[in-house]
Amino acid sequence: MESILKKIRVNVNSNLYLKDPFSSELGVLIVREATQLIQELGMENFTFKKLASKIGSTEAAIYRYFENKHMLLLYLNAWYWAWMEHNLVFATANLIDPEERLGVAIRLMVDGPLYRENDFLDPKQLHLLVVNESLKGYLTKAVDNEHESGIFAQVYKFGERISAIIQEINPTYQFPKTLVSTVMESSLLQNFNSRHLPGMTEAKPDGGERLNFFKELVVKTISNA
Amino acid sequence: MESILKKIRVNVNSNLYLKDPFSSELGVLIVREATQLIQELGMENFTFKKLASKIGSTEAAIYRYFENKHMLLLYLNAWYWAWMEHNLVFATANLIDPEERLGVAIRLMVDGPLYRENDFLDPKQLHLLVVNESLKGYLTKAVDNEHESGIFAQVYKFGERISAIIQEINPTYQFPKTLVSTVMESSLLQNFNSRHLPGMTEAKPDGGERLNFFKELVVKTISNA
DNA sequence: TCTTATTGTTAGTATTACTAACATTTCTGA
DNA sequence: TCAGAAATGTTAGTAATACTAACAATAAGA
Repeated sequence: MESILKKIRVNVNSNLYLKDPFSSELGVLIVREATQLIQELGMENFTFKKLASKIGSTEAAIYRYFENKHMLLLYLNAWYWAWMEHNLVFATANLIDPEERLGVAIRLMVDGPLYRENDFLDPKQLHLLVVNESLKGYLTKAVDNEHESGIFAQVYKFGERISAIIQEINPTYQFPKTLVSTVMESSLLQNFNSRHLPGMTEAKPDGGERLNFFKELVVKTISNA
Repeated sequence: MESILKKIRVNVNSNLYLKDPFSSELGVLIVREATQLIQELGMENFTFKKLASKIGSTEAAIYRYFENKHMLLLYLNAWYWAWMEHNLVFATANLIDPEERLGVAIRLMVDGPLYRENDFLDPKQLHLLVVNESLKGYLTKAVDNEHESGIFAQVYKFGERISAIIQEINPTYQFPKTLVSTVMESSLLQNFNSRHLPGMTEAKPDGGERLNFFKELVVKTISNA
């Protein structure tokens, strides 16, 4: 099971790049090293020039693959959520009980990928990147255009699968999509908070509190109590 | 009641500015017009140069008040949350029932200030700015230093008041702080989503869905069902 | 081998994010 | 009223960022 996923080449919307990074060695190097460097420096301080010097290439070469660093971030983001979707599909494939499937989904959202090995990019690294940088990537004035060109499709798809599980459990619950996007987004923020703003949460960075918190929150919220 | 708040001069942590903007006319102009301009352009495209030309001054003059645009954003942010705290205190002053107080608090978080008039800055404008820009302002590598210098004190204080209400209602609930920060943050994100990523939520920008969603979520989550 | 794809290289521009130094105006208090 | 401080204006700069253009070199494939 793990080994099938390991070799999967994740599909990413082609609006996100100028040239497919997995079509050449340089391209692979760009996305791989970018993942690390963005994390290390934070988006604010990350530049194509620094990345170029890290991989022994030039700015101009990188611009052949991505329009700018913002698009590169969105690409890595989309890759992550596509990977998460594969995770969800695999991990719930043989589960009949929707409540069990929901449990898996929540764990995925809160703790990141269950399958942590992939030949092309490192899901663990990506998870950290998504926690620290992804929200910045879509809270921009450009979001409306990007939305139209389908760039957020990947995040949508993931969310919709989980909404469907919730509707299976309680078809009368009014806000499945809102609930799912809340958990998706705020599990990232709570992860960030536990590391950087500990006064705002009871959760510890690597403790189980977040998972318990969100499980309880979702289960109670969709119940007809 | 309203008129007392209207004249209040909100207190903001002095680490956020180099010179108090309310100590001079230029300073007031800076923060007032910045609120609008940041909104209009988004943080990405906002510069001190553009602000300077809007208020008929120069970059150098603005740099006397704020270290950089990031600090200016944090200043406006802090002002907003201080204002929210005043709102909370005033609006709950004569309510004995903690569940009623919690209801007020949730409405505040979801819909922004109840009192929308202030002589110094415009709370409505600030609310829009916070929805669109505030998360970007703290999801940065610099957050740890800023945290130490007490810059997030204002957000903490607001959150702690609400946590206290929750503990009053259910002293055994394990995650009051996590729940409150989740609602604070994701009500902003849901507001953003309803405007820009409508596929991720059932909420409409100016509808009552968000309020119903979060009320139900909080009440059920802290109940001992 | 001819062509195409890929990468390297160099050089440039406009904008951004600042800083320094000094001149001018305005206000204040002795 | 006059000296000095506070506030603002002005000019001029630098280093870094975010690109773009144009062309040369190399490798791979049909």
